[in-house]
Amino acid sequence: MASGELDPGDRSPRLLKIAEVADELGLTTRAVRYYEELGLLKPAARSEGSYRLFDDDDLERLRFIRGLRDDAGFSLAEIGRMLEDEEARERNRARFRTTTDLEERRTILRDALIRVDRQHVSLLGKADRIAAMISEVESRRDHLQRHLADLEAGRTPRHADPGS
Amino acid sequence: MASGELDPGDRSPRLLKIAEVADELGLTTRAVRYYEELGLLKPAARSEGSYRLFDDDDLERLRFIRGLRDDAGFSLAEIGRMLEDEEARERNRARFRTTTDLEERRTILRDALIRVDRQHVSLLGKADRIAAMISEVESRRDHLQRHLADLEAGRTPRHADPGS
DNA sequence: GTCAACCTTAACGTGCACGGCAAGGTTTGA
DNA sequence: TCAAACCTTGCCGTGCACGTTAAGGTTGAC
Repeated sequence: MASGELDPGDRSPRLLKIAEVADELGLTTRAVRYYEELGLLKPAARSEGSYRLFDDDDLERLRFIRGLRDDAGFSLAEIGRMLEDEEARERNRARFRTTTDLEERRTILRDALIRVDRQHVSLLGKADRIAAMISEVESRRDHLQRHLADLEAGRTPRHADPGS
Repeated sequence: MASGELDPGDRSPRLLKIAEVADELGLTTRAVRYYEELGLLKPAARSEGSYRLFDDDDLERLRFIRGLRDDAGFSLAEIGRMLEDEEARERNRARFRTTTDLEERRTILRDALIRVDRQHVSLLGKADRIAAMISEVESRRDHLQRHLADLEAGRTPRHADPGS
């Protein structure tokens, strides 16, 4: 292979510069640097001239951050705590692979489960409360639709009121 | 009935002062005033000495605001837009009650439906994205739990790894 | 009436999540 | 090799959502 630029078995050692990352994820370079400042992220590498270089895991992580921020509305501080849990999980993975002691493995797994459960509960709480608001809105919608159907059918509704 | 403090047929004409409202809803008085500043809310009345006085509708409205802010993570600007829709809906209710023209009633109802649908879609979008994050977390959880069950049963897992 | 506990407006302060420079170093294509 | 286009750190600025303080007016129990 001449210069190794398109090896099909290549484990995508493609590293992106900050603007490419930001562009890809719909963030700004400033935001990405800010997340690093806060310790939410550490780019895979730096170039010779200290340019930040990001790999696929970094992109994953940034997507996760963006999701928690935009979709779930968590603060960067909360996200930070979640990611610390993720990191503890990663460290556990490493320890897990290097031990053969069954009891230690059980401990590591139980620990990981607790951490994942925390994120789970956190998200379920959000989901529940949003679901409650949705059903509230839906009941208003249904109410309106019944009235409208009554009118369309030429019927006189039992009580005329588009709200409630 | 002596002093009318517990008339069962009473339409609760009880008006609350700002600290009572804040206390009831877990907000601060500053926040409530700020929401009024932004036009999200207008207290039902003012006392002789211009104390703000809130009625049950105001409390409802504040609960809605709090829900959209805390649970759904909307900005106060977005909430403002939603509440403008609510107000248009209220105006429509008034118009609806004073008209007998069926065509106008249909128009008002359809308008109200569109507004409610906008809130609906907005919330469903949030719910979807959160659901996606939840199932991501759940699959990690399940994975962990299978490994743990394997270990508890003394079996050797097919691949030892506490991560995703 | 009077006093503590509440309220008012007005104003400035604060934490978060970046935005937007400046002053310089790095990459890269022609 | 050299200029345009990128990147770096550093630092001050900004919008949002309030917190806090100041200076005073209002309420309600005594």
